[in-house]
Amino acid sequence: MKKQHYSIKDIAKANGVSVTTVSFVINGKAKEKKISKAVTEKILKYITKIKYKPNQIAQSLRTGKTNIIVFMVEDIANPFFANLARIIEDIAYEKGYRVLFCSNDNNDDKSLELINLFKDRAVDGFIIIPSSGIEKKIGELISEGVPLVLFDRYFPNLENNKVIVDNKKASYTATQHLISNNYKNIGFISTDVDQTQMLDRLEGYKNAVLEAGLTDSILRIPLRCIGIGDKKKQLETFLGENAQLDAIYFATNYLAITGLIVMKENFPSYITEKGIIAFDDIDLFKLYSPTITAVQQPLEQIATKLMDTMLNLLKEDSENLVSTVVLETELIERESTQKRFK
Amino acid sequence: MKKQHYSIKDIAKANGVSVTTVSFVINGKAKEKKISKAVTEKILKYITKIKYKPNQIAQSLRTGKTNIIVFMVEDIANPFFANLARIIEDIAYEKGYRVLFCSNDNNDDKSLELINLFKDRAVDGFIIIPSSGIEKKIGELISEGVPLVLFDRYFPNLENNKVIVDNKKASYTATQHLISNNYKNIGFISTDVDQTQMLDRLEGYKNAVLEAGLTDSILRIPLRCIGIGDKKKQLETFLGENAQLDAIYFATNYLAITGLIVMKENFPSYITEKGIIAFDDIDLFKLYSPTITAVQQPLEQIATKLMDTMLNLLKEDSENLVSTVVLETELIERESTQKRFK
DNA sequence: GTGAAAGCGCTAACAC
DNA sequence: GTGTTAGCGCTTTCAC
Repeated sequence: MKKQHYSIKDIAKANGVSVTTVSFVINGKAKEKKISKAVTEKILKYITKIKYKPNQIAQSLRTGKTNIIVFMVEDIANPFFANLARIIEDIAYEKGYRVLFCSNDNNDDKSLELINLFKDRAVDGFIIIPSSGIEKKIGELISEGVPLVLFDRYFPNLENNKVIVDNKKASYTATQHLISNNYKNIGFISTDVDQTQMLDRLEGYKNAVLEAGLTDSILRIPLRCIGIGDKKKQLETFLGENAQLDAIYFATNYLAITGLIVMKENFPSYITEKGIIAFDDIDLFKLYSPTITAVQQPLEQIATKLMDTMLNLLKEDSENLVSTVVLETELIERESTQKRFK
Repeated sequence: MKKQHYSIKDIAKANGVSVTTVSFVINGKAKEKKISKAVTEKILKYITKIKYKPNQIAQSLRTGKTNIIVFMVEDIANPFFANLARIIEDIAYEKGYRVLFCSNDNNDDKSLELINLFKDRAVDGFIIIPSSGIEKKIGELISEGVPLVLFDRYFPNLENNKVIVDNKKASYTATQHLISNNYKNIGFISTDVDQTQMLDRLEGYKNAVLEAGLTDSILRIPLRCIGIGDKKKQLETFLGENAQLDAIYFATNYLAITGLIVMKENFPSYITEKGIIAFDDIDLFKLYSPTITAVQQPLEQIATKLMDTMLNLLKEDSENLVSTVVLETELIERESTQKRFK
């Protein structure tokens, strides 16, 4: 087996030409540099024969480009992010880019460490779902001209490329759906992070509830409740103390999952008695009994827009436009929010 | 903002020494190379002051090491793989390695393309869940000495590092559990790939069923049934034609999910009437009603063993041991396989 | 039309 | 103890 790696020098030597000539041919500049047809073809033939593959590390060192994009999410094990990652992966590979995924746990230190790490590796661009305390670092990246797209949440004081969904509207619509199905005591369960996506979901909920002359009931679980145990306890207390609620709106898929567990364990009757709605649509919600109404984010569109934006930033002659793409969500109505009569 | 990237040369110049000296100090070889304490400290201080970060690309070009490990799974959107990926990511980062995830869709062409791609990028090692037709390529990697660990399935004719679970035993135990709970007509739903993990699960099932004097009923869905629609149709037909079954054993989590969908749509009574068991434990199974009995693979252990093996291969002085780690699974008994009386 | 050579940033053998 | 220098594989300017 000839496992040997050929270099451009080997090719040059074998064909009695210089490395320059070979390089020009390889990079499709034969015409432009007026390399003769004969030489061009000879080299091309040789290259395919030995299955020459350029050393990308050397290429990167020379050009400063790595063809690697970092996609930093909260947690790659969260189905929402995993599904998104999958689509992004496919688009990127097709365009000749590789994707490095990493999870920041919505933790600032980890985020900063990862960003620095990848800057040293000279990755070409960052798609980031930022934790709340890294505004300064993001600002630095922007002013350094690093190709960067934020997703899911953003920093209102920063001007940069981002793809988001209309959380306020989505949340308003979801809440209205409950209201129009006769739910009158709607609880909202979220986390206490001050990130745009969460604040918008909260605001959408509040607007709908208050407009309808109803009372809001809000639980914002402290993010520092790290263990799932803590979260469960908080949910248990809230649900126990708010038996008057006739519907519960979970602001994320994992809160909904935890909520369903807590209900199953402590208040089994709630699952059928109360309206349930969740942000993010995952397999579970389609299969659960009752099936769970959910706000579906357009994964394909999100991935496409993210990569469009990124690829645009990566183009040599990219104009320095700053774009904000706002996508619409869809409310998938299921059994858990059926019309209520009473 | 001094966004400038300092190079080793800058440091040398600023301190009136040569790059060698700087390099030695940076790489902790000051003592070994007998650099004076004064110089060492001066350089060290300067380095921290300017926050020097070595250019990893140049380092890679020089050393041939990239500190990148590829983790190739079937589909990163599958929760089993996503969860595993998450743990591997954490371990790798801690050890100074980055992980490139990629999905091969259990497709040979895609697998080969990805492997070649990453070989050109000179990644340090591969953790691969191989599709069935890439035995030759895997053999090549092995004989080239590329650090490689297979997981989940393997090629019996190849000697190489691998981490697997005892699928046969797991499957036997799962089937026995059904039998001892009085199920007498157990159907087995799998795919038609000839991969070890699937064959072992099938064999474990068969052994248990035949030992008990029962009849086997097996559906092996052709892998070429790409669309979920095709799979559903096959399942629908099988379930419809085999109404006598009193239990169904799904050989993977996604088959179980599809199965649950089909049942919900076409045979809603099956869900409570028939015993249901699945390979791989995912959130859904804990939450479903009834909760679904599942074979749980030890994710933490798997990830740890995979990375142990990999890190061992990556060590300079690694002995060329070939290890096969076989891990045990655990049957999580839930409502879907409760004892049956009839 | 083609080649020589500089240089990307780093490591390490060798020289002094 | 410290410096000089070759070279990893590639791109590209400049020279002929």
